[in-house]
Amino acid sequence: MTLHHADHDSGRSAGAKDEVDLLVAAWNQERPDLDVEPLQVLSRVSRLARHLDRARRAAFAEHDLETWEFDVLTALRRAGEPYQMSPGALLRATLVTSGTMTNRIDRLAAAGLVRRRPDPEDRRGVLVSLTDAGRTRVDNAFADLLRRERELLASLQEREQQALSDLLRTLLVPFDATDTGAH
Amino acid sequence: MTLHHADHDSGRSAGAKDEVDLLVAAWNQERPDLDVEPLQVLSRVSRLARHLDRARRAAFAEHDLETWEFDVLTALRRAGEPYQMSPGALLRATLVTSGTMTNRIDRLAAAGLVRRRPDPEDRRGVLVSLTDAGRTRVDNAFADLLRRERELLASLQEREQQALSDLLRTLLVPFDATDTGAH
DNA sequence: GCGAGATATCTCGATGTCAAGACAGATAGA
DNA sequence: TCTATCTGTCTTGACATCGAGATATCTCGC
Repeated sequence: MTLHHADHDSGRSAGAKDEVDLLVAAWNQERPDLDVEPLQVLSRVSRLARHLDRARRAAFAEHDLETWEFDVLTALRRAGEPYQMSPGALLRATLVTSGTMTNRIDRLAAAGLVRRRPDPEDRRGVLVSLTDAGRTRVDNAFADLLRRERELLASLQEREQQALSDLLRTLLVPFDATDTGAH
Repeated sequence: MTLHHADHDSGRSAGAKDEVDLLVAAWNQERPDLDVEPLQVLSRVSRLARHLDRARRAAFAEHDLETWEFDVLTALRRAGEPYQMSPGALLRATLVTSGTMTNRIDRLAAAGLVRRRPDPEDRRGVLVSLTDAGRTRVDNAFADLLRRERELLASLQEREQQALSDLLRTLLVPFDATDTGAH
């Protein structure tokens, strides 16, 4: 595929190419009238997230956890003693719908990783808390996850990592600000 | 809300905080023994991807397209005349399994956006091609998507966008290199 | 107190995906 | 040519998710 060899060669195309470079080249070939530069950032974000999901799944598998289980358990773990949250708080933390959260809690409770009990202060409500088994499991899985994620980032120097997270934060802030998390 | 223009003089936390900052703070509280810096980058990637999915869904809805439909149609569109690919090539391009691709092609064909015909050169094979309706639809949706994505990136200067895409590419290259895309 | 509306959780049906395997056709070595 | 293996696509069953709606309870103004 002959490269479109676009204008801004100044900084780009220094090191290796990834699949998004090919994607952009293909679009420049087919739709030279469009400026597809946004894909350089946003397509990479999506693709990287996809790869991360797979990597995480592999990491969790060694601890007999699914990704969704890990998400719920870490939310509880982060809450601190007594590792207890309402289903509503959990669904806001994990960005899923209420039906999904009910289902997740059911299965986590069946697996003995969380406990469900009525909220003494609100009879509509329920409180979900981590069991000892759940806490141990999530702590081990989380330490393992961090180990692996550190490796994924090893190709970036510390200052590059910080630059990257700052840039990503800038993109993220508008979403976090408006997201009311209603489900 | 103070603008993004983060003067990270003394390090982090100069401008606005996002939810990942809160996440990291919570972990530092609960597990001060762990270095959770990898989350600064990777958690943001995942969360941003999630928000992007939603934004895209909204964009495509105006063109009566689902995200998965768009993914398949753009793969065909990028292939160039005669906008034709095998199911196998499509599933490698979109990172789904063969069962999923069969299902997708069925529905796209039912919607009149693609056509399926036997491959004259390999009687096991099938060729999927874009109909005129499919091509028009995807072209409109793609132009709209780019418009919206450009807005999402408006908070970054051009050189920042480039820095961001370069950093992301560095993380992505190892995945793209090893990913054989077999399904 | 009372009633309207908000809130918390659960139920249910539809859907898109994956994983495993079935199957026909292609390919290459003996 | 025969046979074993590989390849490309489709089928099937299980499953997590969503969205809409049901139910119970709380809250607040009157």
